[in-house]
Amino acid sequence: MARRHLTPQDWSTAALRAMARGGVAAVSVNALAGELGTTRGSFYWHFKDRDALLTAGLEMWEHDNTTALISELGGITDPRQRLTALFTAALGQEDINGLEPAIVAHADHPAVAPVLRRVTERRIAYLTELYTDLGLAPAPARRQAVTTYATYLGWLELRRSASDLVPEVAATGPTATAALEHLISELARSAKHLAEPE
Amino acid sequence: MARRHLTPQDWSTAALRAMARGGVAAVSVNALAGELGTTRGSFYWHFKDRDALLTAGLEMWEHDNTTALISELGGITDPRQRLTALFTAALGQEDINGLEPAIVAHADHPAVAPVLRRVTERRIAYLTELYTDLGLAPAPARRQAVTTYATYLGWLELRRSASDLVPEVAATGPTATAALEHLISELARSAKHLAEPE
DNA sequence: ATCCATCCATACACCCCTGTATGGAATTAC
DNA sequence: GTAATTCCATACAGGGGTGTATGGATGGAT
Repeated sequence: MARRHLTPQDWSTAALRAMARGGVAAVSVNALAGELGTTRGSFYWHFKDRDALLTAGLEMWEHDNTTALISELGGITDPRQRLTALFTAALGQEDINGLEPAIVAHADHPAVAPVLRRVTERRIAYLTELYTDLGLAPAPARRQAVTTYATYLGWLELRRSASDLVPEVAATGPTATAALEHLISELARSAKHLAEPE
Repeated sequence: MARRHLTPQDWSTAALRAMARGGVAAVSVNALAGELGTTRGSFYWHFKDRDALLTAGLEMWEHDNTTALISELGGITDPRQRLTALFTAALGQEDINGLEPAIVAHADHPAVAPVLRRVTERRIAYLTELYTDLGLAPAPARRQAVTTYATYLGWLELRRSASDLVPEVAATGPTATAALEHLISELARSAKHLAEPE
């Protein structure tokens, strides 16, 4: 603690946290400065303007949640294990709760659109490849990838909006762990079914 | 056209449209007045303040998208048909594109929280009941309901953020129809599997 | 110990929003 | 056709946000 100088990263993560709570509109330099215990003078030293902060934050999100994650999974050769590891990482513990739904909710925003586009495209492509490795033909693999990705997004959305009402989707706890394991095994079973129709 | 007097409903639907685009913050009396071709004077005649508009809009959404929908499906006795009809209605054509993700993104907002809570609870309960009718035991029925609902939410989220990139999730078109049919049949198959494990 | 670059605080002008007050137009009742 | 009611336009005060300008701390090099 008590690092005297704030870094652009500090502002970026604060921006993402604010965004997770109240959307793009909640990312106000005023509010963030208060939260970080500083003033707007600091901000305008590190960033050109508010838009630059949004972009920086979103690109940080893109890297941490997609680029870095995918490269980490590169080492795992068995596609089944890769799927498990992917979902465990993606759904197991979130860095900032509710960020993803907030980003999607502002899909049209000029700072959001390009990043979100890249992320969505890349993730679905990766999932499609994964299902292909599991033995699915291109078309079913793509369909399954889209469905799986939708389930992932909705899971996060449920967690954000009703994690008390639906404890299954919480980030931690025994109920959540059991539900997550069940979900992953069902996804694997589904893939097997689609690869080898009886 | 050219109805000289605006109704509260006009304002409510305009509010929901704005919310779908830019979240709660985009619901500005100023902007809506311009969009409706009137001034703020009209608004403050029909509504006490901005919060009243938010609440009215959200309650309209609650009724149209949950209460009315569920009661419409009451007539269908066969649970399999009911599931098909439910998903066809829920995913087939959206009244306001991207509204649902926007609402979830502001789950903490005082005007949003209670409505969203009721809607989520009711929908998951309805789905659980449906899966029970399909022959699942209470616990698996609940699990499947949560997963199915997550897929639904994510599907809408994908549609909002990347309907061009992922044509499968679009509201209309041949690709979308095929993908929707496939999704529904997979859900039914999954339910059957869970009801009668081999 | 001092200088220089880095970093932050404060003050200002400007814009957009909300909510209220009040006057005016449109519609209906009669 | 006029009066009353319903509905809308305009003007104002207040608050909060952005971005800029400028002066003051602070920390590292020497």
